[in-house]
Amino acid sequence: MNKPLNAMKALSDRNRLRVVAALMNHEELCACHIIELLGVTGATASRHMGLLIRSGLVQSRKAGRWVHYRLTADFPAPLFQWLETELQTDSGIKTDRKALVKITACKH
Amino acid sequence: MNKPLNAMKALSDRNRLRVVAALMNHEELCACHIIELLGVTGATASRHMGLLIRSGLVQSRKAGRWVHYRLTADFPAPLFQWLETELQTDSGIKTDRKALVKITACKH
DNA sequence: TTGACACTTAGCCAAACAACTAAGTATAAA
DNA sequence: TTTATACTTAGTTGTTTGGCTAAGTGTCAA
Repeated sequence: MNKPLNAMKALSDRNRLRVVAALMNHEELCACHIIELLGVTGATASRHMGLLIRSGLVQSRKAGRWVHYRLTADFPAPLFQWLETELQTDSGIKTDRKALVKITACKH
Repeated sequence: MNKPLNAMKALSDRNRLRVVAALMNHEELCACHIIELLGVTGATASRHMGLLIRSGLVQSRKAGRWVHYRLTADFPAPLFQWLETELQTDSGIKTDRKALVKITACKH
């Protein structure tokens, strides 16, 4: 039961859940966007993203000096659907979405 | 995002995931069944069940000296569906199911 | 009412974890 | 090639968590 267990562990942290919620709305985000969204150091963001990648929920793409993250193609659909309905009305997530508009405004 | 976060936290422990998997197949289980299935002390099982109840995924019913647990009526359907497909083929869960046949054989 | 039984709560300990700083790697610009 | 930038890895620290034992609560049987 390691696959579902690791997915649950990946989503059982508030900051990682925020990142996944953000990626459900943004296709792709750069590490620096995530750092700014969460308000943590680069090292902390990197560790969270590493864990999300090892869980199989997220993948990364390196482009020059930047790393871009997105949800994997086989992100479990039921899980996606459930998170979507649960997080749609969440005030914290709505705040994050507003913040992301500004954060992603300046592209690389 | 506390509701989904707490659900994820509840399911991010191997023993609690085993209990939920068992309850997906058994309608109702007594505390003593869970103690025997997990091979932990009553105190440990009680703490796990308390957490599952506070997460809203499980409810309990007291009958005399015994406490029976079941999934709540509003256990998120997408989550249920996903767990079902993921855990169906899992060897650990299959072992648990076999064990539960014997464990639940002697009723109260 | 006394004892046994089925949990629950409290308190303790060791392992896991999230955050940080500092040091390392890799890429691009000067 | 040197410097700056964008992460990643290693090492430290404080908090959370899962396990236990022991003590407490509530129910039933003798």
